[in-house]
Amino acid sequence: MKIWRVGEIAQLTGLTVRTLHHYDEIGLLHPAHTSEKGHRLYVEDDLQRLHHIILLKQLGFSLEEVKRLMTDPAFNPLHLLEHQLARINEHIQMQLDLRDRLNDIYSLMHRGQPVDPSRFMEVVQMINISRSKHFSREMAKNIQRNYTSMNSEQIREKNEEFRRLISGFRSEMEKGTPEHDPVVLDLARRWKSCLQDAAGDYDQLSRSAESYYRDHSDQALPFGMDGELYQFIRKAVLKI
Amino acid sequence: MKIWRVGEIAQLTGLTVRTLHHYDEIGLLHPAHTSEKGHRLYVEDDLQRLHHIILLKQLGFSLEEVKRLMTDPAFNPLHLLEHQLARINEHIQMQLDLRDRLNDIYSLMHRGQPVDPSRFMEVVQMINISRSKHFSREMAKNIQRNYTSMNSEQIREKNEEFRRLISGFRSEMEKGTPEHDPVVLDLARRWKSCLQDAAGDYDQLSRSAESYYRDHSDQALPFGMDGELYQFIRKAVLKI
DNA sequence: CTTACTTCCTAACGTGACGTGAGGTTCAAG
DNA sequence: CTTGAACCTCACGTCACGTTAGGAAGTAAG
Repeated sequence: MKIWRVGEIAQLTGLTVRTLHHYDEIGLLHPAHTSEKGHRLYVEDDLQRLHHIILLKQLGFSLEEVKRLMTDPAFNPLHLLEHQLARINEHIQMQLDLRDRLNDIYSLMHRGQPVDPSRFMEVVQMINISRSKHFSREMAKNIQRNYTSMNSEQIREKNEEFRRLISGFRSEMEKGTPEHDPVVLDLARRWKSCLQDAAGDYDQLSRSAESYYRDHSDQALPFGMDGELYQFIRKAVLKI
Repeated sequence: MKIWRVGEIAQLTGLTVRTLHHYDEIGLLHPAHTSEKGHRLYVEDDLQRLHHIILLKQLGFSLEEVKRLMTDPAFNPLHLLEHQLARINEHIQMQLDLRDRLNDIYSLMHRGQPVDPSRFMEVVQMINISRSKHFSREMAKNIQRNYTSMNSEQIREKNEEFRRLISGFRSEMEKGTPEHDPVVLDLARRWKSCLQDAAGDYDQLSRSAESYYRDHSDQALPFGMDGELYQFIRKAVLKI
């Protein structure tokens, strides 16, 4: 009957001694024997059990789940498998989506102007909005293409115009100016052409934007936009 | 100049108050002002910064990385992006592989005999070995097909035979019996036919197995197999 | 002004799966 | 008998917060 000490088990399995201590602590694997001086002594069965633990861990189960799987005979592995598959599929979807976004950002940054922090945040913001579920693939591509075609001076100018328009709308809205007022209509015309420049198709963009703002109506949005203000702008644009 | 309290910020951003406390603690976002009684008071700029933090977090960066990205102007976002892409790609690969294995296990269990724990571990073990890099896709499919075609009685029998053979080889090896001894040659013949049953093509299987045992030569393997014993068996089989 | 309710504060522990010491004991070899 | 390796038990650190606990401040109504 061969007996192993903790360091040998560690070598055989590729785990660390600390890990084996941990498994002992949480009751996942108590060695069969303990020497009178407290040294852990493992036997064949322990090693086998440990291999099973390692396999299950590699499948992504938590130590708690591994424990239940191995000790509770009534525990249903099939159910756990389904659960795990669902978890992992969802996870994979998120990771793939994330990768796409990172890739977009990377390629926009890479062939763009020198890396300055504020521009980086702009790109990140743009990608995150255009990649949200409210915008179609085509629209996202459009926006990105237009963005890349501009140099930093043009982008700065565009952002300024955007900011001006929004604060213009906001002050009129707070003054109570009606949407059909010439001042507001002028803002609306500039607004529409500004967005048309940026995204190509205003109507489609506005549908996407509306859905976006509906989803985020209670949140503060970039440039000081919010749901209420967007409604004001929308009505004004319809009056043109 | 609008000022927000911590609860309002939480609502606007969808974070919790505790999270904002945390960001304050670690110096990621100190609110612009603090009331004389210690209440946190945020201004527009803080909100903007917070939005940036949220975006970067969604891209999978740690709070530490976010902090560096936002405060250290010399910090290179491109480099970090590359790093992050590499990380995520690796991660995705692992997850996809894991999903495949889980799916294999699931379908084997699902259409198999009633779920008993020891059989579950067998399946897991089998899938994990056959899916390791040493085995070809085709070989893995072979092994799995053969496995599903057996009922639990046959599987038990097979495992027993396997165990008997291995312990037979081991005792001969430890006695110092040479590989060309008739007793060993008989074991070798049974060994070969046993594996041929299980995997179809013995030569291909043995190449895979050899590569597998080379990789795990210093580890204890299922059924009490190890690298040294495998070499003994291999030589014996060649003598047939 | 009191009461009651909400929001805010700090402080401290918990999560998961260990890593990383500190400080001391035991084992195996020379 | 002495060394050095391996072992032991605490116990704190990781990461991004969640979750009480206990109390102070702010706000609205009576």
